[in-house]
Amino acid sequence: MSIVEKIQQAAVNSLSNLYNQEFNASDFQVNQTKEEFEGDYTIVLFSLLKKTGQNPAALGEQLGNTLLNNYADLFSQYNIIKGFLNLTIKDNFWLQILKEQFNNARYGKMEPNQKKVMVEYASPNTNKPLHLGHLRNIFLGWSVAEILKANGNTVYKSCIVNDRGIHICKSMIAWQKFGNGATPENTKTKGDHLVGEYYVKFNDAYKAEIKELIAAGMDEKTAEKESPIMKAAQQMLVDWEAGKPDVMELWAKMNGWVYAGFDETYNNIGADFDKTYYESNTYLLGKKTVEEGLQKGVFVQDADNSVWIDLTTDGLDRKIVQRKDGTSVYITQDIGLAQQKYEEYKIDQSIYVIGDEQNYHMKVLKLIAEKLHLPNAENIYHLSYGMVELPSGKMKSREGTVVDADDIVKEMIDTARQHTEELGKVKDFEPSELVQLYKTIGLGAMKFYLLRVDPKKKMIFNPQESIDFHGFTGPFVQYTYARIKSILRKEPVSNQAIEFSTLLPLEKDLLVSIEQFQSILQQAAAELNPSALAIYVFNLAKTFNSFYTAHSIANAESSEKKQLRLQLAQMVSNVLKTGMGLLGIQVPERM
RNA sequence: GGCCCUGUAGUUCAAUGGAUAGAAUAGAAGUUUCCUAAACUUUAGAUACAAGUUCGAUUCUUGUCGGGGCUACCA
Repeated sequence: MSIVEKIQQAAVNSLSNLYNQEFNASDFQVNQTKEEFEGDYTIVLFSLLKKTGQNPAALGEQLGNTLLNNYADLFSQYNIIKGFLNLTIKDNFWLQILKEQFNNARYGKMEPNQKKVMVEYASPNTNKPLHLGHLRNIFLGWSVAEILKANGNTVYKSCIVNDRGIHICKSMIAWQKFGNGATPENTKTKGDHLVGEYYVKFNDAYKAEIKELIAAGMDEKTAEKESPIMKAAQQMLVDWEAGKPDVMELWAKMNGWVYAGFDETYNNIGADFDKTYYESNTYLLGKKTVEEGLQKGVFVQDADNSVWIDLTTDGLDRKIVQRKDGTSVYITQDIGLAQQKYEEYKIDQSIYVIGDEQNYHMKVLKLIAEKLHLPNAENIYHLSYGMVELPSGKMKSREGTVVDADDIVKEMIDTARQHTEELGKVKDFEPSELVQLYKTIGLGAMKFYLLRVDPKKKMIFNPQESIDFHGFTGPFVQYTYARIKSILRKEPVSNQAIEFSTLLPLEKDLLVSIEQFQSILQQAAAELNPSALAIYVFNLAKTFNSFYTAHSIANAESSEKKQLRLQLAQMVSNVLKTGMGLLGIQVPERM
C-alpha cells in the first residue's frame, strides 16, 4: 500500500469513529505538501466540512490529533494552515522502505495478474521509409506495452503492415519503368529507402504527364484520370487482386526489400513485435461480418448493392462498409482483424496506437464492433496521439520536409559522439564500448524527447532542442545513473541491515520520491501515458543531483551515514534504470 | 456547413477543482584543491478574452477570438 493510501485509510478510520458515519478513501484528497510548508503530505479539508459540520481549523485539529494518537508509528507531527492539514511522516517509515528494498532490482514492478492486452503499433505502409511520426508511434507503443507488463499484465505487441493497395503499385510501376534492375544490393541502398525513391519517382512522372496532357488541351480532372502511369498503377492493382504471377512476384520482391529495411530500423531502435499481421492477408476478412451485419439489421444494402451503416443517431454519418462491387473497404478489414486478434489471443483489451487524425475512423470501428456485439468490443481502445510537427509547421512530403527516421536517429547518435568527445571523459573506453555508449545516449535523447510529452497532445520537434543533452532530457538521467554507478564501484553497498537514525531533508526527499514509483507506474498504465514516467524519472534524477552536490557519500559524516547514502544511491539507480527501461532507454554504467 | 481536439513564461512542456501556477531552455549572476561541472545554486519572466457554477477555476459550463484534425465506394 502506498503512503497516500495509508494516510487515506488512517483518515477513514479516524473520522468514521469520530463521526459515526461512512467515509471512504476517495473522500480524502491527499497531496504532497508544497515546499513552502512544513510537512510531507497534506489532507485537503474543505470537501469534508459539510459532512462533518465543522470548520477547517476544528476539523484539522481533531483529525490531526487522532491520527497522531492512533498512528504514532506513522505520523510525527501536523500543522493546519487554512483548510490544509499538513502531516509529517516519521523518518522511520521512509527508512523502512530503504531497509526492505534497497537490494531489490525489481522494485516497483508488480506481480503477474490475469489480464491480457494487445498493443498494436507502428503499422507502416510499405511504399516508403519510416519517418519521425512513426518514431513517436513506435516509442509510444513499445513503452506502453512495457509499462503494462510492469503492471503485471500479459502483453502482446502487434503490428499490421499495410502491404497492398494502390500506393504499393505506384512504387512497383515506377521501378519497372525507371528501375533498370536496381536492387538494394547493387545500389547499396536500404530496401525501404529504395522503394520510397520509386514512389517519389512515380509522383514526379505522374505530375509531368498531367502537365503534358494539360498542355495538349486537356482539363486537369481528365488529365489526372487519363495519365498513362496512373492507369498502369490502377491496372496493376487489378492484376494484383487477380493474383497475376509476375505482379505477385514483383510485389513480393519489393516488399521483401522493405521488410528487410524496416527490420534493420526496428532492430536499431529496439522495437519488437510478438505478431505481425499483413493487410494482404486480412483485407478479405470482414466479408462474413458484413453478411452477419446484414442479417442482424445493423447494416443495410442499397439498390446498387453497396452496404452501409447508419450512425447518424450516434452523431456520426452514414458509413460504407462494402463497395458496390463487393470488395471490402478499410474499415471492414479492421473489423475482421479485431475479431481475429480476439480469437487468437483471447485478449481482454485491444489497444491501437494510431494518430489522432484517425479519431473518427476508430470511433466508427468501435461503434460498429459494439453494434455487432462482437466479443470485447467495448475493450477496443484507441490510444490517439498527436502529430509531430516541425517549428516550421507540419511535415509535408511534397515540400520535402519529412524527417526520415533513419536519418534523425543517425544524427542523434553522431551528435552524442561529437559531444562526448568534446567532454573528453572517455579516453580509457574500448572502441566497442564507445559505439554502444553513443547509441545509448543518442537514442536515449531521442526517445526521451518524444516520450516526455503527453501522447494526446501534438508536439513540436525542434531539431536543435532535441539534441540538447542538458536539462529535461534522457542524457541528464543517464548521467545521473552513471555517476551513481561510479560511486558504487568504488564503495560497495553493505548487505547488512543498518540501524539508521534521522534523515536530512534531501535524504528524505529522495525516499519520498522513491516511494512514489509504484504509484507512478500504475498511473502511467492507467493513462497509457509514458510521459508521467519520464517526468518522474527526471525529477528523481534532479533531486539526486542536488543531494549529490550537497552531501558527500564516500566521505559521509559517519560510517552509518555512508551506508545509508550508499543504499539510497543504489535504490535511486535501480529506479532510474527500471523507469528508463520502461521508456525503452538504456542507462550506461559510465559516461 | 457538421463533428472533434487545442490555446499556460521569449520558446518547448507540467499541474485527480485546492495553498504564492511548476520544470526545462534561452537571459542575468555565481559554484570545481572535495564521490564525473553532461552537474549544482540564485534571479527575472505566463493561464488568449468575457461571463457563469463553486468556499476555491489553468482545470467544469457558455460565448468570442486564434490554431489543428476529421467529414472518400483512399488506406
